[in-house]
Amino acid sequence: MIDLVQLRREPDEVKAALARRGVSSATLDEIIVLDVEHRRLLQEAESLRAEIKDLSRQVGEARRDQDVARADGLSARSRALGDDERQAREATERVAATLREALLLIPNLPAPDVPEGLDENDNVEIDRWWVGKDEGQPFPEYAPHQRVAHWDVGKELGILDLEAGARLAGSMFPLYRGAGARLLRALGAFALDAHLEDYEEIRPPSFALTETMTSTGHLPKSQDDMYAIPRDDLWAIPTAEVPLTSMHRGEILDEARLPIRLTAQTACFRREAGAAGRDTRGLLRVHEFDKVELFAYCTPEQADAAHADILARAEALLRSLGLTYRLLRLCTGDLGSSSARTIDLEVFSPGVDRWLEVSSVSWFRDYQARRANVRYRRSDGTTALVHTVNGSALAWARIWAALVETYRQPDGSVQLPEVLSPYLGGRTRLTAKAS
RNA sequence: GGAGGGAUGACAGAGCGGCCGAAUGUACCGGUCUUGAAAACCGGCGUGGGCUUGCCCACCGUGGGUUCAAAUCCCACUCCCUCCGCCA
Repeated sequence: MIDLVQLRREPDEVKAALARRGVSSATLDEIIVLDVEHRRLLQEAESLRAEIKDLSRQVGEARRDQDVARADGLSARSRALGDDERQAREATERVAATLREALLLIPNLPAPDVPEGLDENDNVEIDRWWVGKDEGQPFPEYAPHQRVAHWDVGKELGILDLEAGARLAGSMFPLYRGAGARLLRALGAFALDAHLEDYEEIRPPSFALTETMTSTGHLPKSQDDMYAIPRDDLWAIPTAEVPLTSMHRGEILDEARLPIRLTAQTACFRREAGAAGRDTRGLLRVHEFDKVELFAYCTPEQADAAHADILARAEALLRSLGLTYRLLRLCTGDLGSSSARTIDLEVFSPGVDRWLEVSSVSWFRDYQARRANVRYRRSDGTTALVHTVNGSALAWARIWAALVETYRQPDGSVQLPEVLSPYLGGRTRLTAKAS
């Protein structure tokens, strides 16, 4: 949620920032009108309330003085005011609810360094890395045996069974088997171990209440992209960002505790409602995937460093897995609604010959903290909203795809990088079962 | 799923329908004292909102209700604890 006080004080600046993301100034003017109206009604209701409280106090005094006539007179006046007060209060609440609904749909202000653009085609590539780059070698040439899509590799080696997944839950719900399933488990353990020193490991619930989903900005805006369990007012989480952002909901944190850095691996559920038919083969886009998330609650001053740390960790994992990747600065048109700044990491997957998004590292300023009401107490005793930052490190389905494609050998086997060896019981070579 | 108990400020814990935004203790902050610390003593010490910055309003798990007036009475719900049932 954007800062209403800021909108009140500097409407032109807020309008200019949000115009970059296509929010019309008329939309913001409506909010300003609602805000003025809300405060007018609030004052009206509150002064009536004050009057009733004062009269009631006098009734009490009159009763104590045994002055029945005076007490009856006062309480009759107060009773009459009660009807007006109720009406004023109800009107105030109606406007407040409308204001809140409107405010929940307003996206975050983009940071000044977010490039202008309409969609993902306007994202700006800021870096690219591959094995050997640091030693001066050119961008890798991928051999024909690496130019096989992971769904074919998976079938050949018996480690991915998309038909079985579809039988259970419909298409785009993958089923991994044997060494393929183990590889997934290895990746999660490998990443969590890498972060463990500085990030507390959390295992949150996989479902969240509507309120929890609203805190991050996933509701009400992206309803159609979420799996819902209406009977229990629950939603399947699309990312661990959802539970982690609400972990300290409503709390005032000690400044000394910040930054609070958390990591969690969870299943992530996405309906992908708007993406029907696009890039949906194999593991390119799936309804459920595992992801390790890095998250921090921090002060505004700490936010840049926290963001940079998460980005560096995601990069470090990709490098140690020996995967080619690039960094994209998301443009205004592709930026998530809650984010002020996002850097995406995309891995190059030679079999499908595409760059696949495997991480999104974002700074939310106080946008989510305002929705979740997470504050901290500064050394001067005042309170302020925290900043939240998060990023994936990493999303495993697409990493799985990139690994089996990148490391496919001429004989059809897959030789996984040595760093995974301890997590695979030493079995880094995936071969077709003799059947 | 059934029965009972509970939910009040950072924590503990009081609170006959009016003088309760709330006793008291602890913690915390400032001061006196002290070479320093502790102790003792004095003072301060919740959050949010509105505007005429001095005042007003809201908040005692949540939502309703009764009343001139609700932390206090009534109803529903949520969560926690204990016991029973079921269960990985």
